Amino acid sequence: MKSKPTSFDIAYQAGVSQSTVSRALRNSPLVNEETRLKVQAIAKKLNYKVDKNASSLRTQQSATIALLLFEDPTSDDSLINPFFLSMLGSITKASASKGYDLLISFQQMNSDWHADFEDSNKADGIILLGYGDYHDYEEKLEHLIEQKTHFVRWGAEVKDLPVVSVGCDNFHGGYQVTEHLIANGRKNIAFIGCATSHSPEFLDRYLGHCKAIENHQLIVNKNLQIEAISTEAAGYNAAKKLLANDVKFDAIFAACDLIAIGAMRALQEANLTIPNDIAVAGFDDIQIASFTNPPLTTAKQNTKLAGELLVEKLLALIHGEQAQTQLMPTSLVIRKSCGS
Amino acid sequence: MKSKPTSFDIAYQAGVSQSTVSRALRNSPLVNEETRLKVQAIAKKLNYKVDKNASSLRTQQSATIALLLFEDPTSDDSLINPFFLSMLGSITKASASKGYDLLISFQQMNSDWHADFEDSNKADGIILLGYGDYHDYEEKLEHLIEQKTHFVRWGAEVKDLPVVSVGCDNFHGGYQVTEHLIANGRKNIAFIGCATSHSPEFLDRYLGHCKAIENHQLIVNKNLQIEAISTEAAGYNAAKKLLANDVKFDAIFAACDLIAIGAMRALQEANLTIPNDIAVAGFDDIQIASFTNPPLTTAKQNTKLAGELLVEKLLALIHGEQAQTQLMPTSLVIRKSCGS
DNA sequence: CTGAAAGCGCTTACAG
DNA sequence: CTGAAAGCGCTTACAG
Repeated sequence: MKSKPTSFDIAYQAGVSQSTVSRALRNSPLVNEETRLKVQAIAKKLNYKVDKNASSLRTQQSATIALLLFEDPTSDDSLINPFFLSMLGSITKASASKGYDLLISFQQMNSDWHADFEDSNKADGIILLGYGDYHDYEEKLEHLIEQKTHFVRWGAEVKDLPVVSVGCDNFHGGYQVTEHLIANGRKNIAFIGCATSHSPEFLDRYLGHCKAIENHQLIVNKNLQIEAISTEAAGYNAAKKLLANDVKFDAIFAACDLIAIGAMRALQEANLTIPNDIAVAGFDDIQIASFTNPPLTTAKQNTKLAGELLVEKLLALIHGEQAQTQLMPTSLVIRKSCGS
Repeated sequence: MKSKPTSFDIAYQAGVSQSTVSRALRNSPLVNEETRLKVQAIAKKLNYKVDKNASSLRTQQSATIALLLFEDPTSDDSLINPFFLSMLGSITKASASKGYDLLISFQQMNSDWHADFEDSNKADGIILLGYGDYHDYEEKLEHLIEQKTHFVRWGAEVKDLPVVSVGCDNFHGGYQVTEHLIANGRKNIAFIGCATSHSPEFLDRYLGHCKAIENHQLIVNKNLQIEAISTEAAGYNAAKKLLANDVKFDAIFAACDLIAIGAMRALQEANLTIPNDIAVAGFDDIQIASFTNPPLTTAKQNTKLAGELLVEKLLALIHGEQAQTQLMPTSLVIRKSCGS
């Protein structure tokens, strides 16, 4: 098995120096057109590829982005929230279109990651995606900032730290959903999902929800908010708890679609019909949302745009430019789970 | 912004040579215990990370695997079949557990990829995953073999080429599904999905299906096989065509879950009830399969095991060992779409 | 057990 | 427009 050709092999065949080969392959204007074509032809014939490690070592740039996806350690280890899978698809495409390779890694939020991707020059920057307790997460952010790592993240705006985020306008999204439920005649709307600083995105959705209630002269009932992490199982358990609590409610706003799906299961097991007895709305618009029974009304997050923005902003940072946190609007996708 | 520390910085602080630092960090038995601990402590203090490019260049190994996911160019560009997303998750975890980084790339099957991942030393080997016309794909396989690239692939066994595949026993899976439909009293079972060498996995499922029919003294009706690629839209269109054809059928075996979901939509639009009028079965057991209405009976492919096997076999190849093609059993997941 | 040295395959400043 | 040379940051054979 003969070894891979190097630029010296090409230089030899082309009768030029190795420096010229390197220039020719990089389309340097310094090189004669004719020489360039000859070199490139030979490179193609030999199936030559520039050695990534050598070129990255020399230039100190890897043309690679690392995507770190955190998972909640409490969730089932085999299931990734489809919402993040969709983000992953979009980020992959966006980075490829910019000529960057994508390294991916899944990590437990509680693991001792030091984001060695940039430290070890594997990647020029990092995209952070995931779920889990924000308080744990914040420490890691501080560490990254301290190391002057280039990174952007998906999520709510971070107020106190110099961090570039791309996220949805969760407050307004929450407002929209609850307003829709109210417009459909619901008056006692439960909220399932963590509503504390441990989960800033969910908290914003909850605050939007509360605002909509107040703006429509209804009253926020704290007993109608039940904690849940981003899983189907958590949604199921939370809805069970809600039913056991013996507080009246005619709708559930689930902080994400997976929670909504779990809640629907619990309601149906209790022989309640959706939306007649209880309306249910979600957040995200994952693929499954179209297939639930009834199909789920939800606030859609635009993952395609999100992926593009994340990559764009990270590249700006890598190139020493400025980048701003950006919130994207959500759009309400009305299906059958909230009535008409 | 001060630059990253190198092994020379550590050597200086530890009062030893750079060679010793390198050995100490790699836990070489050649280095004195005390020296090793001192060096490692300083490395930790300085937040030193071995430069990946330098070490890969030197050793000619990248400790990285590339995952190439092909998409059918005819399918909607924003949607990746959830089945492959699930495989991706499993492969990511398996490669991380072996200490390998994972580079991912999505490619159109018709694009002119030359799998430069290994040629450019970005990766030590490649995992191929995807869908699309097998005839296009085969050329690429030949190219990879010619280049002596280390790779494994997901899919049916390749007979004529020295290729290591991991796949499901599609023939038996198809047999199981159809036998289940027959056991539920169905006699005229349509098959939706490509049943030619363009799609070997689907073809095997079809052949298993035909075998089950014959073994139960029924007759295979060629008019009940309709072509479709792996998408919801293709399933929808194929079922429409089937309905328009005016051939009698009481069940549909869809070559994958996405096709099944599309077919169910077409049936329901035609006011047919599932499973009473028409039973429907799929293949894959994607997450959505539990949520369709009615929930879909399907042949489950074990993506977790598949990912582990793919990584394991690829690493064997990289280390110069032998690896064999392996077919995994499928398991029938009985829900409501085929009756009882 | 340790150090000096070579070299992995590039890119690019310098000299012509 | 081209070439000779340096050097990116490691790992490891060689010498001691």
